[in-house]
Amino acid sequence: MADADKTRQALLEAAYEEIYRHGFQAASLNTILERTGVTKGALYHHFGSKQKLGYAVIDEIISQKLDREWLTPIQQPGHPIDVMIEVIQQAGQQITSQQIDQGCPLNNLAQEMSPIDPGFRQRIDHLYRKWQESIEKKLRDGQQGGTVKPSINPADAALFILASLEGCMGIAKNAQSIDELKRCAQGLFGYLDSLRC
Amino acid sequence: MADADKTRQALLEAAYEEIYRHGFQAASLNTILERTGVTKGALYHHFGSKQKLGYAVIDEIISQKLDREWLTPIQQPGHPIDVMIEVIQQAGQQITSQQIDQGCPLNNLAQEMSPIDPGFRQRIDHLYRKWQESIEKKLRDGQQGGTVKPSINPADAALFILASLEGCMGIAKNAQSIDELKRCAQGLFGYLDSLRC
DNA sequence: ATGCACATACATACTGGTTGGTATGTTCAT
DNA sequence: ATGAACATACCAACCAGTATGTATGTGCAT
Repeated sequence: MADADKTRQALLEAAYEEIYRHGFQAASLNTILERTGVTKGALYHHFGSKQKLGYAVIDEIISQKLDREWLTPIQQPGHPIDVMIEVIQQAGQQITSQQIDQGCPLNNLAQEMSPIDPGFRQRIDHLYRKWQESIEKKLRDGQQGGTVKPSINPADAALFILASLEGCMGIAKNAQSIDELKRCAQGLFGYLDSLRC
Repeated sequence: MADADKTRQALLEAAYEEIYRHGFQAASLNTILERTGVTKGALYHHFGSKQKLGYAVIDEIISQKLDREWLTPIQQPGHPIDVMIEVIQQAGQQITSQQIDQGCPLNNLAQEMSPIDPGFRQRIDHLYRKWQESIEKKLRDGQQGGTVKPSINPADAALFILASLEGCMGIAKNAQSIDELKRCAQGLFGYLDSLRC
């Protein structure tokens, strides 16, 4: 059934948009149905509850976005620090002024849902862990290649890089300012430079 | 009317707790009324709407907490980098395992409300700006006293310090791990150390 | 090849509960 | 007696979820 898959996918994408805009709890199933033209019966056929729909959005939509926009680019060959700075700058240049004040989809869900729903928390944690490991791997490669300081702990550094990246996006989201995002990222670049050999 | 002020204050504090736990949109006025024993008439007498109640929570409760726990401690005399590390460590030690997965009240509201309510955004931005300026002032003092590198831009560095501080708390909130908070903070301390003369 | 059994993929209409907000009434101090 | 400080009762809107019905296949025995 190609139609069924199309319906499911349409629901997932509309749900992602609605959740990204309003958060999970304030996301309205009726709005998702209006946007897709799908009926409530179909939604509850494909996903058994609002919660499971939210889980699927993380597992399928956000997870793919993370792979495409961060994990894969980070693993490209080159000097680890240069590559990471490049990837972050690339992301910063592609960002629209509309996106800046909506922030990072993963972080939004993390801040809203992790204290109140273990299922969300675990799924988000899994993605954060993959993200961190991707950075960690790149740093470790750099240490072996002699381009990253051997004295640093790659796991700890990766954790801080990820945290401050999310922090920068969070601050810029509230300020609604791409300029503030770039100023903030300069601080992160300074830290990254300090990891060079 | 001492009673009226007491009622108002009780509402503010209960509202703060409820909002901290569930976010603003999911915060229930009825729950706040149950917890305080105040009636809906009284609430709508003191605050004209849920929105204005939220504004008052930022302006009065969260603003005070920020002053008490961060702005004032940062301004204490001493080596700027040492003082900041001390203040952050102090905050980290006082944190309970219950508080860690609730995160920073200000950041929670920022991520949830800034894209959808300009009134919230401006108020939160005002507090962030004060926070940043507090750090910036301390860095500038250090530059004049010869303990902080003159080459850095205090405003930019303060912005990044604030962002990565919020980032660390956000990551630790999702991981629900004080250990992860401390590992993450080590990265921030490394950055702070790099600002020394 | 045809007809019955069954499942998938929806569609429609409804329910019980909760929400923020309000209209109206009362108490009490000045 | 006038306004501040409530109290009570109510409302329309919205919410997630469900019960029921139906149309379209799909597998399989005959």
